[in-house]
Amino acid sequence: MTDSTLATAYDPKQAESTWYARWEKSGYFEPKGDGKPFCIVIPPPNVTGSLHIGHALNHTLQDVLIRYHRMLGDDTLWQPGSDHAGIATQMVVERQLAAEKTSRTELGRDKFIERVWRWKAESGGQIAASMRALGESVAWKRERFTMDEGLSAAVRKTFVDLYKKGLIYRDKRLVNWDPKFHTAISDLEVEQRETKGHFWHLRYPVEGSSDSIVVATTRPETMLGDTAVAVHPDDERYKHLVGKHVVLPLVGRKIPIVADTYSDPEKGTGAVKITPAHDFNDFEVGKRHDLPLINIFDKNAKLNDNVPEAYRGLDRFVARKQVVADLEAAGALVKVEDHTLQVPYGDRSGVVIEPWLTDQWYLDAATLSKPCVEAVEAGRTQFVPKHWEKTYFEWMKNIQPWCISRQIWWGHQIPAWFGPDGTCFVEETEEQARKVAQAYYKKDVELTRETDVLDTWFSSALWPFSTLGWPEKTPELARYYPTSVLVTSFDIIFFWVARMMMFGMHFMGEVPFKDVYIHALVRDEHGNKMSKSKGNVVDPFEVIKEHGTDALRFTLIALALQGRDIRVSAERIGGYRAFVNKIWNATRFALMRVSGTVAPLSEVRAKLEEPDRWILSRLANAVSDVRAHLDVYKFAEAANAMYVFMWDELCDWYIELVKARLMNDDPAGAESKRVAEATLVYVIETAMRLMHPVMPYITEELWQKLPITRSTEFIGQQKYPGDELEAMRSPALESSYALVQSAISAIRTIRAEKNLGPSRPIDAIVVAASADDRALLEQQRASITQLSRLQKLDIVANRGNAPEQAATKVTDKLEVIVPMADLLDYSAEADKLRRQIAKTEQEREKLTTKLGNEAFVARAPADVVARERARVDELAQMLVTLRDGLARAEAALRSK
RNA sequence: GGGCGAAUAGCUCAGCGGUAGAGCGCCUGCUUUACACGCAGGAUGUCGGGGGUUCGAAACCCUCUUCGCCCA
Repeated sequence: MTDSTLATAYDPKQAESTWYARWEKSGYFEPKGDGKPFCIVIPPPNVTGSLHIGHALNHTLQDVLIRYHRMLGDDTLWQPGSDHAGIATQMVVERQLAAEKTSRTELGRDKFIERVWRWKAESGGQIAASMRALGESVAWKRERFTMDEGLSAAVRKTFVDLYKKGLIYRDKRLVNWDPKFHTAISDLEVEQRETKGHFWHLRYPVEGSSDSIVVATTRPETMLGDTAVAVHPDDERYKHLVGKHVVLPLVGRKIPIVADTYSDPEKGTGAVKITPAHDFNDFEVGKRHDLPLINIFDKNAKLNDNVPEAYRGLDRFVARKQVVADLEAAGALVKVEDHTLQVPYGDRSGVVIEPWLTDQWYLDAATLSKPCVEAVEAGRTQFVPKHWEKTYFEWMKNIQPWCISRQIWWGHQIPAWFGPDGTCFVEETEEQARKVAQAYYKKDVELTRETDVLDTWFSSALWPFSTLGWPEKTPELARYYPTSVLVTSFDIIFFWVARMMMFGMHFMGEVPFKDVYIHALVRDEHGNKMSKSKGNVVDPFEVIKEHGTDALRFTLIALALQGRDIRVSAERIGGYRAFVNKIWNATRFALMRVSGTVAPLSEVRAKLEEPDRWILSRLANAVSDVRAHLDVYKFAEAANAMYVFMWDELCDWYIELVKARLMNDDPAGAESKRVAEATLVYVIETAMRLMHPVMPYITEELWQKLPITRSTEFIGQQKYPGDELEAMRSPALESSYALVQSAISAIRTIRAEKNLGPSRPIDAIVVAASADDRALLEQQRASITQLSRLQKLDIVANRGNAPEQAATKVTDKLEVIVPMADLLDYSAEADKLRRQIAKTEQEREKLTTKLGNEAFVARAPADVVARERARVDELAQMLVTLRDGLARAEAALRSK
C-alpha cells in the first residue's frame, strides 16, 4: 500500500497524542509471559514535586532498558510509584493552611492528615501524567505509594522486628534540630555551607586568682551554656590551670578547666569552651569528663529559662549580638577575627540547624551495614561504573546511627505505645500493644502512642520488596526479587541505595538489585547545576512541546556517557530533533517509492544485489553494536550506533544507491526494483525495532505505516533485532564498498573544488594499479556512475593517454581523473600536489624510520609490521602518481 | 584534611597501547523531485606541563599545574 501523504516534516504532537493511550490500554506494559524476569523499581519521585530534566534522564534510561528487555522476550516489570515526602509535603499543606488563616495545630492531627490525603489526591497525578508524556512503559496497574496500606504494614513489621532485635532503640542524644520545622533531621539532610563569620576571643577569669584564660569561639551566644573549658593535656601554656575553675562571665557559673585532646593547640588560643548540649564535639568531651548538659534553647532556637533573665526569649542571632555587646562592656571580649566556617543548614527549611538534645529513635546502621559491604565485595551487587562502589564502601564502613524519627505528622506514625510509667511497648497494632501491656502491668492501663513519625527514607528503603507484596509471600516477590538493576544518580547512593541494601539484606536475606547503574547529573550548557534560583532550569516539558519527546529522549541517551556530568542545551536538542526528522523522511521516501505489496526479504534473498547485501551487512553490524552497548549500559554508544547507521549509511549511501532502481519503470528492471523495495523496507522495519526503546513514538508511528504484515498490535511487542542478521554480514563486500566510496568521494571532491555544479555532466577516469581493485570497481560501475553523476566512466590500469587537461585526485589506492578542457589553474594544481607530496613523504619517512628500527620489527606483532610494510608500498605508489601529476602540471604551466 | 573525577578541534565531548575522531559551530558550492530539521566538499589539534615504562603513549605509571564534585 502506497502512502505518499506523509508530511515533509515529522510532527511529534500528532504521534504522541495517539499512541500512549493505546499502549497503556492494551496492557502490554504489565509484566507477562514466562521469559526471564527483568525488573526495575523506579526511584519513587517525591509526591510534591514535578519531574525535572534529571528525572527525564533517569526515567528514559530505565525505559530504554525495560523496552529493550521486553523486546528480547523477558518478562519485564517496571514498578512505578512515588514517596510521601514527609517534611516537604507537610510544608506544602501547611502553607495552604496558612493562606486560609488556619494551621495544623488548630486542625488537629487527624483532620490534618485527612487534608494531606486530599491534597495528594488532587495533585499526585501530576507525576503520573508527566511520566506518560515521556512515554514510560511502566506497569501502571501496580503503581504504589509509600503511604499505601500494604507498604505501611511493611513499615510497621520492619520497625517492630528491628526493635525487638535491639537494632532500633530510643536514645537521648544531640540531633540536627530544624528550628523551622520543629523536627530532627538526619545528617544527610544537613547541608554544610561555607560562611564568613568571626572568631570571638573571650576572656574567662580563673577563680581565686588574677589569672585568666582566653577561649576562641564562632558561636559566642552558646557561652551561656558552657560547662567547662578544655585545653590540650600537653599544652605548656595551660598546664598549671588544669583542675582549676573559671567563672563564666555574664552568668557567674563556676566551671572546670579540663585537659582533653579535642582541644587543638594550633587553633585559636588553644583553649576551647565546652557546651555539651549544643555541639557534637563538645557533647563527646562532656561525656568523657562527666560534665553537666545545660540546654539553653527551646524548639525555636530561642533562649530558654536556663540562661540569665536578660537573655530569655531572645532568638539565637539576636542573643549573639547581645552577648557580644555585654561581654565587651564587661571587658571580657579580647578580640574579634574574621573566620570562614562551615554552617549547617536544613536542606528543606534553609535555616541554620541547631544541635539539640532530644529523645529520638535510632537505627543501628553499623550492624545492618556489615552484610551489605560483603555483598558488594562479593559482587552480588555491582556498581556501574564500578568506581562508585568506593563511595558506597566509604559510607557503609563509617556509618553512624540513623536517626529515624521525625517530629511531624505526615508519615508512618511509629508503632510504639507508652504506659503510665513510661515503659515502651512496640507492636504492630494497638491491640497487640495493649495485650502486652496488660500482661506487663497485670491490669488495663492507659497507653499513649508515640506521636513521632518515621523518616520518609525508612519506607523508601523497603521499596524493592514492599512494592512486590512483602511481607506477604507473593509470587511476584519470588519472581522479581532481587530486582535486575537500580538506575539512579550518585547523589542518592547514601540516601537510598545504602538503605535499600541494609533492609534488603536484613529482611530478604539477599541484595535488592543485581546492578546499580549510576548516571550523571544533568547540568546546563555551562556546566552549572540547574536550580530555580539561577533560572537555568531546562523544563523537559517545554522541550517536548518544542521538539518532541523522542528528540528529548534521544538527546538524553546520546549524552548519557558513563562517568561524566552531562550538559544539556536547547541547541543540542534541536540537533537531535533533526535526526528524528531524518528518520521520518527516510521512511517517507520509502513509502513514496514502493508500490503495492512488498516482498519479505526471505523471498528475494537469492536475488540481492551488492548494494543490498552491503546495507544488510551494515545493519547486522549496527544491531550487534547497539545490543552489545545496551547490555553493558553504554547508552550513548548505542545511540551513536543508531545515528551513524541511519544517517551516514542508510540515508547517505544506500538510499542514494537504490534510487535509480526504485524509480525505474522499465519492465526489464522490475525484478531489481522488487528486490530493492524488499531490502529497503526490511532495513527500515528492522531499524525501527532497533531504535524503538529510545524513540518509542516515531518508531511506532512509522512502523504502523510500513507495507508489512504485523504480527503484533504494537512495535514494542515485537522481537528485538538479533542473531537472524548475523548471516547477512559480509566483511569482503564491506571492504570493496570502501573502495567504491573512496572513488565516489574523490570525484565529488573534484566537483566541489573545481566548482563543477552537482548536476553538470562530467566524465571520469579511475586509475587502479591492482587488477582486483579494477574488478571491484567494474562490478560497482553503476553505483559509481550514479552517485558521482557521471556521464562516462573509464576504469583503467594506468593513466595512459588520459587527457593532459584534467583535474586529478590521488587517494590511497586510486587516481581519479576528471578531464576539464579549459578550466584548469595549473599553478594552483601544482601547489596542491606539492602539499600532498610533502605530506605523503613525511608519512613515508616516519614509517621507514619505524621499519628501520630493529626492535620494532623484532618485537611488534607480525600483523602490525606487515601492515606498516604494505602502507609504505602504498605510499610509494602514491608518490609516483603524485610526482607524475606535478611534472605534468609544471610542463603545462611552462608551455602556457 | 580525606576521597573521587576532569584537562583532546572555536564549543560540548568520544577514543584509553599500533596512521588523532564525532556532533554543533565555521568556510565554499548546491531548489541533485525523502528531508534546507537538507545535500556535497573543506579548514581547524606541540591530545594541560615535565619525567618514566614500552619497539611504539592521547591512552599505562609518577609528578606538577588548573578546574569540578563528595565527605570531614
